[in-house]
Amino acid sequence: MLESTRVTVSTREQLLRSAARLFREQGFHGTSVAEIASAAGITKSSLYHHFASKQALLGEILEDTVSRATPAVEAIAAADLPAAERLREAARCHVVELIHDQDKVACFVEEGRYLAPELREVFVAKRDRYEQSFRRILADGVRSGELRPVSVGLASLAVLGMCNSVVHWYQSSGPLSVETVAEEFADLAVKSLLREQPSGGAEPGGRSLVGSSASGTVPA
Amino acid sequence: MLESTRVTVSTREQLLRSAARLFREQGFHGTSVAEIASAAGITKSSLYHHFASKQALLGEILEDTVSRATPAVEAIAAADLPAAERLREAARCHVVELIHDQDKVACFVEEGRYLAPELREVFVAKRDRYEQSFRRILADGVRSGELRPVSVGLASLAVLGMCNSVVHWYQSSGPLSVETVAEEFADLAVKSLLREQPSGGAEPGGRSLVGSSASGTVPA
DNA sequence: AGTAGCCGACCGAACGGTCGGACGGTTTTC
DNA sequence: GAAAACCGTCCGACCGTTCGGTCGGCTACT
Repeated sequence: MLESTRVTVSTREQLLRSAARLFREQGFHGTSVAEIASAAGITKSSLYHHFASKQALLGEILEDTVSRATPAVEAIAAADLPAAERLREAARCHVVELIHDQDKVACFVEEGRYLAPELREVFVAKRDRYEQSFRRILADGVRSGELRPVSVGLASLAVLGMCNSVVHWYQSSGPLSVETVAEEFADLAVKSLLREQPSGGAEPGGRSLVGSSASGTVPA
Repeated sequence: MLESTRVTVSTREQLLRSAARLFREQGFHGTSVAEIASAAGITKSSLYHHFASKQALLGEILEDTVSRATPAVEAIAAADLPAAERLREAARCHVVELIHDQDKVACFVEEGRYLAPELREVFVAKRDRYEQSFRRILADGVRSGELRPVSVGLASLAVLGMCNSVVHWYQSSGPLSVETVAEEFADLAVKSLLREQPSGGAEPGGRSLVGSSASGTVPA
């Protein structure tokens, strides 16, 4: 078996990470190839030994993201659980994954549209397939009566839009843990679509995350 | 009274509109000043007669947006109504305004971060003030018990993130009317935060917007 | 000897921005 | 009332810089 897990990441992966971070901070067009190379500790010429073009760099970032995230939500969507629970789990998974690799996912959400036409077709198809899992869950829930009879297309765009917005303001150095945000957002998604509240009253002492207005102090 | 309403918009406004459209489509850094000028029917040199820099162009687009949208939601936030109704109205207003001037608002949401540091401070402050209206409504609702005891900061980011995502996929040429989207999204926002469903059962025949999966076929 | 990785030097094109002046319509001056 | 001064608007030509990308060659490991 050639090469087990390394301590130092490969130059190639380092380039991808630097590119993702810079694309996220400055945008695809606002970032120069020389900057990316410099952030990875090499020169622009050397970068072109690893990647054919700036476009290829972006393409691979998106590919990484989608190939890691899609299987997880597809498994959740196919699970033998009530739609509401699948929705909660999918939204939670989505947010966790998004924060875990925030730079790359931010590129997926924000910079994917700058892909050259040929690569963009592939990208859009894969993104659609990802979103399909959410539509499937919602459609199941509406059909079974578990969820309110909303427009499935509209509602899944709403849920994904809500969850995706996390990339804009979340900072791991802040006071909020990944799990806190993920569960709260999943909860909002489920409750916005549930047909009826589970019970009239209790959820007795529930850890409630009350107050604290200025939690997510937004940068940029 | 010098000059009543014109039939042809001023060159200046034409430049702002062209810039907003191109910034939205290609990003701030992906759009050249010459492109903007050309789209407005003049040359790059002439553009610099109306605006001091590319940055100033972006700054004015954001200023236009915030100065039009803020008073509306602040009035709603200050109205003498239950928090849930104010939330519904604010979200509805937000989405309507967003679609009405989609190009400029998209710049506000996506390209604002590319403002030069000095202008960006002002921009962030005004955006915060806008968001403050939503936090105020949510805080009122939580305090009065009308809404669930969620984190106000987190929930308002969620609501705004959900609503803002509309700029990414809505197209006025599509099958969905502005009002349909606005009301549906406002409904999702309210229901995700309401403490209890208004009644156990009915909402009898309610126009339900059912089905139709592939409603918002996403471009880009 | 081969090759993976890296680099300095370079290329043409495009960038944001400047400059001096042309054009036409008003206002001022004699 | 004609001439002169003015002004908003526009343009072509140009500036220095930076861009994405290429190329030939150097090094080090196998």
